[in-house]
Amino acid sequence: MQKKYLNIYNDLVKKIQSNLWSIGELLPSENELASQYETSRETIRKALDLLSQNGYIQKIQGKGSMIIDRNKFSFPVSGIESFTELAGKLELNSRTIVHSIKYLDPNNKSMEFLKTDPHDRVWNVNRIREIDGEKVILDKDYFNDQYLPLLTEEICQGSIYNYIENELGLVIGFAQKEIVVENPTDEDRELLDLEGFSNVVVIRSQVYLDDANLFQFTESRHRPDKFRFVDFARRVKN
Amino acid sequence: MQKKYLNIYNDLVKKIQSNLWSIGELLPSENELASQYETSRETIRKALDLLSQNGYIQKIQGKGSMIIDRNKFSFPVSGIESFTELAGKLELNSRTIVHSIKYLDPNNKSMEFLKTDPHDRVWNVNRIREIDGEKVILDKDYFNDQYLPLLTEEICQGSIYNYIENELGLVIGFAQKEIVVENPTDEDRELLDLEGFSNVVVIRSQVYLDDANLFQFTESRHRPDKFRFVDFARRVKN
DNA sequence: GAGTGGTCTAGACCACTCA
DNA sequence: GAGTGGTCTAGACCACTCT
Repeated sequence: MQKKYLNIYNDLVKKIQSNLWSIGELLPSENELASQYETSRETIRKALDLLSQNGYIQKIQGKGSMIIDRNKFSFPVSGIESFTELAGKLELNSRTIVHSIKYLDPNNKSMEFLKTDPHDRVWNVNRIREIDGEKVILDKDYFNDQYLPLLTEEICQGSIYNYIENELGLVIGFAQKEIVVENPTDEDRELLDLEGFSNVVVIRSQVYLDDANLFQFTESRHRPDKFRFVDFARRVKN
Repeated sequence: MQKKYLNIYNDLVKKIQSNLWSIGELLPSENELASQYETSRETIRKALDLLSQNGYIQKIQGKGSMIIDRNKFSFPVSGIESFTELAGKLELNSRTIVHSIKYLDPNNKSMEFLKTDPHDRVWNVNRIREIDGEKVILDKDYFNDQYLPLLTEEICQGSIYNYIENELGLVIGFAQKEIVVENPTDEDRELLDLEGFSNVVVIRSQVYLDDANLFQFTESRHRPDKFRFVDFARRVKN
């Protein structure tokens, strides 16, 4: 950690989370923060932009930076987040069952678009998420093995993202996500405790690395009563 | 339009949309853009940050700014978007039926949190969205009448957002949104063509103005087969 | 009018990629 | 090593809010 604006951002997040300022209060002005942190105003502004993007403050011209209530819908899951991050945050009584880890049948052309090279193979990992003893989420992940050469049950048991980012040093750049409601497949009925629910919520994502290469395709199939998506959106300035 | 970086952003969006560069190609370097647009590099960087946030480019250190495929899931609906914006974009054969416009019963305390002042009243607008002749979405909106004193059937028939932003000059700051799946209410069954679907997808949002005041609460209730949410997420830099 | 955030500049140095 | 984006600075002027 040597980036000043990130240090300042993290420091301010800590202070906000410790309720140093209450909701509706104004942060010290940018000039004041600049002298407090012994830096330039532009650097402070970068830190404040991060706070704003992440829903901690709303900047109001002529007034200041106001602390806003980030938890109106109890927790924010904006952006890219994995099941284990989520489970940890919610302190769910949860368990992951690794159902299968295999290379995709080379005759199966459905995941061709994941390959950067014709010789690449595609991992297919199916995991079942159990919450409070009920099997409610089926995660089907597909990875290009060029980026993920080794994939063990142990890695899949934990957070694959953790492994990718901390062990392999790959950095996630961006993701495109789609949420729709569908009829359960035979596989859903077999692997999940659907209990008469006639729909599943399907989240499909494509995850790209820092260098804009497509890295992963995921299908996360949820029993509808165990699905919840929370989003924080900021209107693009005009 | 006098903000340089916004002009440059809009100009670059236009160029990207006209396929001046194809996917995977690099934009001219920041220094080159700076001399092309006769401005400083920081101003170019602001324009590029906007492109990046909106999913047009991925910046790669040491290489350049790469054009990415913004339309993998056909269209991005990140952020705050209204039904009429969406319908226009998709060219849906759609119709809006204004079912009711009324002040909320003062004895109904459920929307108390919308009021900034005890004397404020709360508008309640119910609209039904018909697509291809089927009633598939029920939008229930609640507004504080301090910001929206007048609400006619004509306004509700079009885009309320349009009216708010262009006629009243209010600016939306941010929104918090929740998506869950629920059982249909009697009202859903009465007003929508549910056709045996046993679930509805409910999107609840709280919309805040530029000055961080809570302005609107919305419940948008969708028949599950007519629901789709698309999101573009960027990993927060670390 | 004093103080706030918003925009813009010109320059510096660093970290990274690629030939 | 040349060229790219990433960070940081110090200063200027503008637009806005509040009293």
